[in-house]
Amino acid sequence: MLALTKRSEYGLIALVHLVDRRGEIVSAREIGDTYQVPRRLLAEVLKALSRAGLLESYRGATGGYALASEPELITVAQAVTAIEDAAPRDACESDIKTSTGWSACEMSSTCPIKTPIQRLRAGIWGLLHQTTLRDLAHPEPVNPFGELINAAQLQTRTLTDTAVQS
Amino acid sequence: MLALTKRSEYGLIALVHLVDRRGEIVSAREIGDTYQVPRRLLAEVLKALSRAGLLESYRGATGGYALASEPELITVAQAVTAIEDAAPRDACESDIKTSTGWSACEMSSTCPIKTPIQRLRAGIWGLLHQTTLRDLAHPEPVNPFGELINAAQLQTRTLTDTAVQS
DNA sequence: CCAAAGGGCACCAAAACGGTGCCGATTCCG
DNA sequence: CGGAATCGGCACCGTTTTGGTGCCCTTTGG
Repeated sequence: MLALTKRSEYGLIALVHLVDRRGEIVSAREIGDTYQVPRRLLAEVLKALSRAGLLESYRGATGGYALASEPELITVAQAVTAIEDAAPRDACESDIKTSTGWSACEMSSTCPIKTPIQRLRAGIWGLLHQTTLRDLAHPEPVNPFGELINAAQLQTRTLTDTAVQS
Repeated sequence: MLALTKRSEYGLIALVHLVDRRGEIVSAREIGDTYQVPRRLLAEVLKALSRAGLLESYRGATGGYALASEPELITVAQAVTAIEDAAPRDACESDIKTSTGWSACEMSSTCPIKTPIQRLRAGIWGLLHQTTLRDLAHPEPVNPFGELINAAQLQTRTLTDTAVQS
């Protein structure tokens, strides 16, 4: 409930690690060992990130993974949508595309918070969308406490805009 | 994964409904029937909100629920933490209070995104924390699309600040 | 050739989620 | 007074999601 899954956490850990090791090819084993994350599961996550195009994978004996692009171009939203198999959606927004248009949620006529909940979700995803790997990475030791999240101007976008599903 | 549970949705629906009916005492039945939400489950959610002090409950034949305070004083974060049984926390932040202080997550020494993930979570919860029932309610028909979420200046707070658990 | 890497697929146990049943305590209302 | 309707508490249950693993194949550097 409004928490990242372990998979996503592991994925973000790996991504940040790859930011630190930029230019190199890093194996899943190294990442798993470094952070004591189940190697096998981490591999699954890395595969997902790779399939989504966020990572480049290299096979063979000295294979591994590397960022597919610059840290500031990879957003948390991208990572999470890549790792979680589908774009997350609340029941309220489980609209389905039809030939004619969209069939909305059954409650849409009466539900008093359909739009507000969508705005909430949009806000959350806006946050994830604008947070890049560079924001997550810690180039410098980082102030122990009290940083600001540069979350100004979260715009309402339709989910389809933010869902950068492969 | 980063989605509200049905319980939370139902709770928010109910809360918004109670905003509309402010001053009155509204039964769980009415709300459930209005939005076609499983009455029994809704009742469970309302009990939780009541226990958390967000709602006042009245028993007896004409009993029901009413907001315990003004809509602008009830935040989505409060509602969600009340409905979801516990304050949500990522594995990363499962610190435990001890006699001496805090025992941090096992990975803390190595985990490269502990603080960043906390900031993410703090950002999300900041958003929920600053969104009140008045923001969710729809006094006017609401612009069909394109509203802004006033999510400027999400500040990093420690989870314990935002977790207003009963 | 072999070791070490990723790729694919299937599978599993445990937890979370969505939902329900039952019964007791209150309290209005006829 | 006697329902009837309400909230309160507790237990339960099936399904889905999560977290995690096993196995085997392909690729590839040394």
